[in-house]
Amino acid sequence: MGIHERKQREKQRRRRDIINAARKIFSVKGFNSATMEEIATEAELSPGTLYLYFKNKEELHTSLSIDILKYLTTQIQEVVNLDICVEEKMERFRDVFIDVYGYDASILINLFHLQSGETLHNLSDEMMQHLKKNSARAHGAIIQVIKEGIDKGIFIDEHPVALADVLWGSYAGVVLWVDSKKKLDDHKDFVKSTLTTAFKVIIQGLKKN
Amino acid sequence: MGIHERKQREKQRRRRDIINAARKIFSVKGFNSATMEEIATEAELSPGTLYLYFKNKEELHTSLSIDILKYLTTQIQEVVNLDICVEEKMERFRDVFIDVYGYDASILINLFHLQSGETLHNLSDEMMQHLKKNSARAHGAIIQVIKEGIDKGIFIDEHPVALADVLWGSYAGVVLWVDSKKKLDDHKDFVKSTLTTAFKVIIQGLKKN
Amino acid sequence: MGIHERKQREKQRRRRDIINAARKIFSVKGFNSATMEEIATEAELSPGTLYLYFKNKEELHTSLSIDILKYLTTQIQEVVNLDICVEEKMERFRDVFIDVYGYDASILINLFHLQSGETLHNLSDEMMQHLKKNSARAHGAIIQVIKEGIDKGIFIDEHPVALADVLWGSYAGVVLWVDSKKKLDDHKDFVKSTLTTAFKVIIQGLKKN
Amino acid sequence: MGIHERKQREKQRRRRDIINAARKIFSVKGFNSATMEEIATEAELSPGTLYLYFKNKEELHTSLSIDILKYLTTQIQEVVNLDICVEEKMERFRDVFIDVYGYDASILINLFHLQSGETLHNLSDEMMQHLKKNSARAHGAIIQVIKEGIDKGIFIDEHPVALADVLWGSYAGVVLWVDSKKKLDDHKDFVKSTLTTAFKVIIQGLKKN
DNA sequence: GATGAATGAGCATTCATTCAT
DNA sequence: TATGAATGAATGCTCATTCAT
Repeated sequence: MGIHERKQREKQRRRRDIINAARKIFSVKGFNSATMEEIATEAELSPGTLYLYFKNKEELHTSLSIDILKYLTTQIQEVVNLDICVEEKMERFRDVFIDVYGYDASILINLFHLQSGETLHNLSDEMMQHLKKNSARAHGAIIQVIKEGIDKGIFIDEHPVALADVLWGSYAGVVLWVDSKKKLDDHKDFVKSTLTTAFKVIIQGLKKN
Repeated sequence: MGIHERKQREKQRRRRDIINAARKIFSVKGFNSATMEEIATEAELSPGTLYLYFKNKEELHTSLSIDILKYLTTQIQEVVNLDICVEEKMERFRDVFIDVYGYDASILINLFHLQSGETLHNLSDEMMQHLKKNSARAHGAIIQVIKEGIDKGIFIDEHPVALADVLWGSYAGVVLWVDSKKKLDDHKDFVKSTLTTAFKVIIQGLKKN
Repeated sequence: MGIHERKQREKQRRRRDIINAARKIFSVKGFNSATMEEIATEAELSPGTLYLYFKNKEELHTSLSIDILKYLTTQIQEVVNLDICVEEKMERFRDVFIDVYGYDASILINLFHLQSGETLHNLSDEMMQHLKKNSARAHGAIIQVIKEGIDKGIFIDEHPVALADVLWGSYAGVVLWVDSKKKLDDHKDFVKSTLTTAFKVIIQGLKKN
Repeated sequence: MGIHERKQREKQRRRRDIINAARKIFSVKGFNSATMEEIATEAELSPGTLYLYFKNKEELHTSLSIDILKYLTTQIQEVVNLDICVEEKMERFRDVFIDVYGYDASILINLFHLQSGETLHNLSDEMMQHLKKNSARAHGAIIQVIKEGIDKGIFIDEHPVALADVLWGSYAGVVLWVDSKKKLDDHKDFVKSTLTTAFKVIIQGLKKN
């Protein structure tokens, strides 16, 4: 292993440390209450170092969401490429969505807030492109399956983009809503079961008859 | 009209001025970027005056959401009390939701962010109670209709609360998602049509077979 | 009683109400934490009315101290005019001082802070003169007795003004110090006994031999 | 000198800069009128930097007093440990007190106001402990000498704590009172002579006969 | 005279970001 | 590269005071 390679690896490790620390702090405190110093302390680094890896606080925050969005997108695309019927693909989507929620609920919620939230002012164009590109990819994959369902006469005759919006929006909304109820009522484990119900409803609702 | 009455009316007008100014500023800038001074300027008042009508920034922001939540709740309850069948009630819900979205999209979105967002620290107990009470009322009314549907053998046999969560979450999520897409893509008028599609899917999905 | 007279009396009553309310609020909260609105509420008046009777917050506060200073001065002067020996006069001073502390400790302490404290910026010249005049009067009376003691060969040969400063300063300091200890240690009744001890020491210390 | 050592020294210097600036500003303006920005400007630092060294305005203010209280306490304790008679110790106390007044009158006055003034709300427990501990130490040393005097039959038979209160209170009171007179009358140098007189009186007053 | 709604200057404190070492 | 001390702009909120009624 060359010295250059080792440095690259080291750099990646640092970046990962920061991301993990940020995930932890943002999850507990939310974007505004979290401070860069806390994150630095958690990562056992100095505040200045964070800025060697991320342009600013907003970009650090967003990069968490982009990571999970990439993961989600990959999973969805894998489902699309499987040689199974549309209905099974939809059920796989459900599993993927539930799996991702289980993987890191707080960052997923970040993502949804990000997609629907206050304008991002300090985000670099590069970051913005990443976000949009991955978002479009995931959405595109979903649209593809829905189109397939429509073409095969399984799904109702609506604009596939609109149906994909319904699917994605419902997913995001149910996650946001049920997750916040979870906090209030202190029931710990009904998010997944409600998500399952949600997909049961949605999938059935998409079908003809 | 007595002098007292006139003063009350004047006070209400002021309050309304502030709320309108706040609505405008919060819509454009979001909660964090908006400043009390901006809102005061917009309302043609001094910053201090805002605090005669609202305890703090957070409470001013929340009161916008509470207003629309109350309106939404009232509309939903009216539907529940109508002497029509469950399926028609569900369709009326759709109309109410779409109507409320049309009435004031930005505040409705505030509300959803509020319900799913970072903890509210500076909210008075009174405000918190208002929020919870109205939220519970709207949700309760929806649950009631869903129960009715289950009892009559029209809807699938799932826990009615879970189904109501699905309905509410999907509505909120589709609004958030589609509204944000609207901004990005600059398509202006497909929110309503996507909401219509969403309800079509959901309502059909709730039904047995 | 003429109408003018009645008005004057009414005015005095108002003034008294405000002073009593201010005394109460300042005692509990201290100068800075007390607000004019609180005082107005306590006096069952509106904030604006306070300004008809007192130029500003500082002047209201000071007028409390001046009142007690006037009372103290009167008492001291009465002692001076009594036809008793110097030593008895000193003991009467002690009684007066203890009496005034008992009468309204918090305002007396205000007075001492006022005399030794931060510069008074908003005080009208008139108020300043009142304060200085009464202060000088009380001090003058004490000096007079001390001079008498020196002349009669009872007290030590020091500058009478310096001795009066010692007496006054010690009184004020012991009150401030012991009163604050009272709060901390929650002993309720040893201020008077410590004051008695203080005067015993001072009076003996003033004597020759 | 190691790099760490140099940094520590640098840090101490900064702290000292801030304290000096604060001393100056607080002396001129008093606690409430002084602003953190003024102090920062005086120290040729930015406002934020002050908060790296002191938790808040109140703690900065108090730390001035604590410094001088520590110094005073040390001096007093040294006197106590000397191998001299009680009467000489009392005279040494006098010298210490006069010395400390000469060292930094304005901060000494801060200290007395602090000990007798409005409750301190923003003070950290640590700071409060420092204050109380040093206060108790100084007072304890004084009590010890007074006890010794009583035991040896030199001082009057009163509770030693009460006598110490008289001594301390008189000292503080005379300083406050004479110092404020100095300002008013613009006599510059009679504080020390009055303090000397005060101690002469007090010491003689403490003695039997 | 009395009111009390409105004012708006004023300030402590925070924290993302920088840069000399 | 990494540091972390220093920065300083930014802002919510208070409250003494005013003045139209």
